[in-house]
Amino acid sequence: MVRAPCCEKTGLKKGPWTPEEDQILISYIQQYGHSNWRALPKQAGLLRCGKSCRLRWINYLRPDIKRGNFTREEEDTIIQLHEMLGSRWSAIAARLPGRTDNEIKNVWHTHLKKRLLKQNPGDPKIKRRSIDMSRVDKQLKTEPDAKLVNLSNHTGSESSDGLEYRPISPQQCSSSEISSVITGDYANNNMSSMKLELWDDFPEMDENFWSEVLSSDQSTSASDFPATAEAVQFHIPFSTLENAMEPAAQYACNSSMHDSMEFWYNLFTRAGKSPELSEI
DNA sequence: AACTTCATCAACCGCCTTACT
DNA sequence: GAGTAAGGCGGTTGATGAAGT
Repeated sequence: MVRAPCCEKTGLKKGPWTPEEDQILISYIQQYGHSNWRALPKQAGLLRCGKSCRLRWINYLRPDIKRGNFTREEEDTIIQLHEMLGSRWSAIAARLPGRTDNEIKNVWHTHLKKRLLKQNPGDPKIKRRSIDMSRVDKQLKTEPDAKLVNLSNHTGSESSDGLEYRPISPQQCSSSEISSVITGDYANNNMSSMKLELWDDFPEMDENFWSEVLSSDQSTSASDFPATAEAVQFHIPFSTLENAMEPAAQYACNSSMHDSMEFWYNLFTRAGKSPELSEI
């Protein structure tokens, strides 16, 4: 079935908005709100489609928009959040009051990427920080009982995303090689759609959960996590875990071995689970 | 001064998700 | 549960102005 177009294109204006159009949109929304974007342009007397009106309001006309250059602090926050969340611009924007996802996306592509490359020339993680889950999925399907291991820190080998994942059997694991290990029964899960599972009673992993995990990670003292631990394994029974694995895995894989393990430790602790640590 | 290249950013496009019937 | 409409998101485009030749 062919999807209906989002709006009737014929006779509708495209391109930059005029001050007059802006004024009409602002006045209408101030008076009636924007409960129905599709109906709004017709009711307001604008020759635009609803999507265009929505975008104009969200990205430019909203009264709480912060205009002007990004501060160094804001830029650092974006870099941090991008490392943690990837290209989830709306999620990043939610943590930067007054900034829009579009604006942040533009700043990332025009300034921050260059800044990072200057600071870390040749850093493969800047080129691509997201894990290619489809590739991981393929690997795991060929050997469902295998463990997923990031070996790049130790072998020096790099794939397109700068990390190497390969399913290995438990016998192949040695403490000097492993930075993070995720175990589980992948056989019946579709990794590429990120439908994984933790315990049934695992708390909901919303934005607050992750910020708490990450902030507790930064402040974890040696007494919270064994500072001398060099090789531990967290057994994670997967059941339902949507979107959560990606930021966790990204963080873990971009960190040092100890930081990575500390992260998982904090994740478990924050979730009210006793981390199951075992020597490998 | 004329032309080209580069940088910026508003806006669009198409896909996905969610809500509703 | 299926179909549809609308909202939302991320990737991309293209107009514009600045900088370089």
